[in-house]
Amino acid sequence: MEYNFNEIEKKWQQYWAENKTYKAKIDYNKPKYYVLDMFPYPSGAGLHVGHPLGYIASDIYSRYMRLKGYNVLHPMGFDAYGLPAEQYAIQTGTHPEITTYKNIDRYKEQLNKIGFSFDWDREVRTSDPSYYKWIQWTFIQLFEHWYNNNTNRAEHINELIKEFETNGNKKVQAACCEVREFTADEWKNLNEKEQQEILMNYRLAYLSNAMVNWCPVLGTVLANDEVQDCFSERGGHPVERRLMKQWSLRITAYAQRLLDGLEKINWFESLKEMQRNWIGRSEGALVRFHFSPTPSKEEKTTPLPFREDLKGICIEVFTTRPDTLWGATFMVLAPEHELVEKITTPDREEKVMEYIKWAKNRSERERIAEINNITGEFTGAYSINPVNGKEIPIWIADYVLMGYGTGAIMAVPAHDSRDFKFARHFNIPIIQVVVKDGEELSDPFSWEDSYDSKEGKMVNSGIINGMEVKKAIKKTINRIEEMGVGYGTVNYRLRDAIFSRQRYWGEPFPIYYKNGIPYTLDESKLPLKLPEVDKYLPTESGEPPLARAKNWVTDEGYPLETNTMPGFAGSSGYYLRYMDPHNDKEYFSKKANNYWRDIDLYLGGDEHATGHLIYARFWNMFLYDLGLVCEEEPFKKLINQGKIQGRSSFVYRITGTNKFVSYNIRNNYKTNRLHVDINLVDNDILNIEAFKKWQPEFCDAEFILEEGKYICGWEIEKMSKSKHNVQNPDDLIEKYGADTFRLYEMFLGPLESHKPWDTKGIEGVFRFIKKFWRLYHDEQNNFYVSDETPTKEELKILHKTIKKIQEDIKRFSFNTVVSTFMICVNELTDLKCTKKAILEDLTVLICSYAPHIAEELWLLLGNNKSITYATFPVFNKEYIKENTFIYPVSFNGKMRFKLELPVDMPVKEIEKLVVSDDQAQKWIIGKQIRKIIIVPKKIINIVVNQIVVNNQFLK
RNA sequence: GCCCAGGUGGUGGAAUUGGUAGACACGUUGGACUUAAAAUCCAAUGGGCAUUGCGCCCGUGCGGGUUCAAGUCCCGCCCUGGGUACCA
Repeated sequence: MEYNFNEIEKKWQQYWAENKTYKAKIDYNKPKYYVLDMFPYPSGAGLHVGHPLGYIASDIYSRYMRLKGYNVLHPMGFDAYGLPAEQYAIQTGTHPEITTYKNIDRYKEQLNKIGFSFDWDREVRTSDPSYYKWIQWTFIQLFEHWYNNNTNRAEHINELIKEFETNGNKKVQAACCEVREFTADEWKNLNEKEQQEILMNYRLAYLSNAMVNWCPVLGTVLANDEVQDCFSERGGHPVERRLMKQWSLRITAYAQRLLDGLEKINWFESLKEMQRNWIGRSEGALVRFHFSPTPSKEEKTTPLPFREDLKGICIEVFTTRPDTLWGATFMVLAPEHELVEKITTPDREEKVMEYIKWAKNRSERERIAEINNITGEFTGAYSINPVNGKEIPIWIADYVLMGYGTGAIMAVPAHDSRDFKFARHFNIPIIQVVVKDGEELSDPFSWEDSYDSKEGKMVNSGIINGMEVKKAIKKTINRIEEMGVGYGTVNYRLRDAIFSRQRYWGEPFPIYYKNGIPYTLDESKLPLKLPEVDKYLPTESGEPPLARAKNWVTDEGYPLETNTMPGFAGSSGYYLRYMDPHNDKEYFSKKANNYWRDIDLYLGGDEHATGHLIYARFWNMFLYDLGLVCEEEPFKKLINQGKIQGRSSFVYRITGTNKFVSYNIRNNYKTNRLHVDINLVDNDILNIEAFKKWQPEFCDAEFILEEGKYICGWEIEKMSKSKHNVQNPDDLIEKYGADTFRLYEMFLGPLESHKPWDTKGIEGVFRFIKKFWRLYHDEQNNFYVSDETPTKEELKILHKTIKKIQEDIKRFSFNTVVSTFMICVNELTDLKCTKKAILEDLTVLICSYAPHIAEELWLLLGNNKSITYATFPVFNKEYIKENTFIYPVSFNGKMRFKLELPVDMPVKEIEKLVVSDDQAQKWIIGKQIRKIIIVPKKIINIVVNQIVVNNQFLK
């Protein structure tokens, strides 16, 4: 039979679906293995060749683990909420659900053609009420819990209320917003609203003011990447930064655990490093700077933190370098700092206000990135440096951000490069307080940059003079604690996650308002379904789209929340739902979670390194605190697959004409470069006739050819419609089959690296698969295998292959596995091997890569069950034993010839043999042997000196 | 700006722990088969010099360094990609 992939693939895809071959069930007799891909957002453009890269890799791994005897859970679902569908809805009026479901159908159809071993019975869609019910449920839990820093876990808010009723909040150590101290009696005397307001400061899901990009014309909040230079990307309307009431999740409560948890998981070190930097733990001190004139002694010694009456008379700063306090010569507040207005002197007001107006709307990224654009204004106010009593000026500048630390810094220009630039620019004194080891005190005005290192000794620093930096930091913290002007503390860069979106297409919050106080819906009311609206736009008064819904109130008539949840709500805990996707009583059962536990292998793009992967870990940790999940870390092993980039083709039109000039002679003309559809180009040669028909404007185009051909230029770019370089898998599968497609995607290169897509190479893989098929067939294309005993040589090839494949799969090097198959098939073909004993094992080896052809051959080999649950061949090292090793012999590190020697030959003997070898003489004569390095079964290197001495003598 | 990753022939890539740079493919060239094409098979293929005797020199983004030995380790730079908190 001819290799008919269309028929074979259709047949087996149907077989797998009908027999539910990949359905996963709890089976206590087998070890579990959970392989997951980050689920896709189903975009309107359908799947392109970049999407399946990770899915193919995870599918290969899943199939491999099944062969190794594991009970594999390998599900797939859809991240169904997203802006594109909403945008489309705004433009066309089509309900985003219709668009999304249509796209999902297309995705599934495309995915199924590739032959994935997904358990589709477990599919989840985030926009499905039966799924988002549990997101809403989790939100309620977050609302009803607070983080106890004493027990280091989330606890129910009722426990906190009890504590308030007995002791007030004096003993409470919580991850919370600023709360003033109160007693039990005070608490009891508060009314409902006041109590709720206090509790809001403790909840893990809480309402607070957050800075957002508000676009008044569009009446909505925009994402950072929808804003360009203070204008909306769509429409170019002005955007301002504005405080708005937003739901947030108190992820910062988990900062330390998120950091510590990284030690327990098997991720790339670089990825962990990114998360560490994102969490950004820094140890230091909080220091209070009072305003001039100096406050009374009493005020100074009042203990921190958070005394309302202290506010307005001191500025709190966080510093990682309290040792440099003596070198603090000015302070800088973020322009949006609430004290700025209070402290600015009348003569400065105009300039300061102008600056604030300008700085406020700049994006954070600009503010941090523009390191050489130094701006700021003096407020006219001074504060007192608490350690030496000196007056220092208070400035505002946009390089200080409100969102980090306290929104204010003490500036130490001698030892911080940003402060240094600022001081230079505005002529503020610079005092050196740290001297590098082995250097002398010098005049900072002669410096080119600050000295930021934590190495050295203190100078000009009162009581800490002469101390090493590390010791000085400790001493200073003690000192400021004694003085009551600060304390040692840890700060994190991580910020709480804003959880409100002013959009339609997202999960509604299970929240209603009574007298303006938010309350959660009763669990029995879940899911709170997304209501119908007449338009997907904000209301005229700027309220979110849900405000358009009729009767968007509870049964009692209380108004429901009109914000919806963000994209990461649905994607933070979806992997848990796959464990028990049809459970309508709970998020997932204890039984299912205890069995499947965590994800053994998680694959996805590295763009999720600090977004999804932090939120999901947080989500999981919270559920862990609630006792719902048994593993604190959800993703044991994680791999980032690279992106596939497009390879664009270009034609060169002579400017102002309809004449096109071939690539290598284009420089003789003045040309414009145009993207051309990659389907019209083969091996960089343009199909001129097809090009003329492509677009009407080219129908009478003329061409200047080289050697009778039109050669196109090319470039690697993002794959996108507008660049005409999108390749979808369907056409390729049609032409070469899914097995070839799967192998080719793996063959492209290492899974983790970004690589350009080029269909040229697929022919080679297709040739390979046909050659593989021919191994099992005679010259008339009839299936034929023999029962003869395999030769030593054949067994060696097979076992060499088994070994290499196992090693490579273990390190997720799928591309080299494909090469290994090619080498194996080439070698077996050369030997004209037809032995069933060899070919049957080879079928199993390849079945996780090319499952359709493997199933077909498996059947022809006489098996009556799917190859899915076959056993992976066992490697036997006896078959690949070698008696000799071919040593590369180098002289001074350069390989000159090869020498075959027995593997067990002692080093001494090799040494003797190699110097007396004929081939070696040429390199030895006239030189002196300095050293001979022999690494058994690796290399021989002979070091000779370069100087020619007496030939006679050397002989 | 900051954090992370990457840079090897004409192309995709291999070289797993510092030990033969370029496996395996694509492409190209030449050849076989064929009326022809497709398919298939064979050979050559990093650059340069030399050439029928082999051979020799250079070569992994750039500049230094460590080492018997560096694509791999260290220092400094250049370029590309991702993230930078509401794209997914």
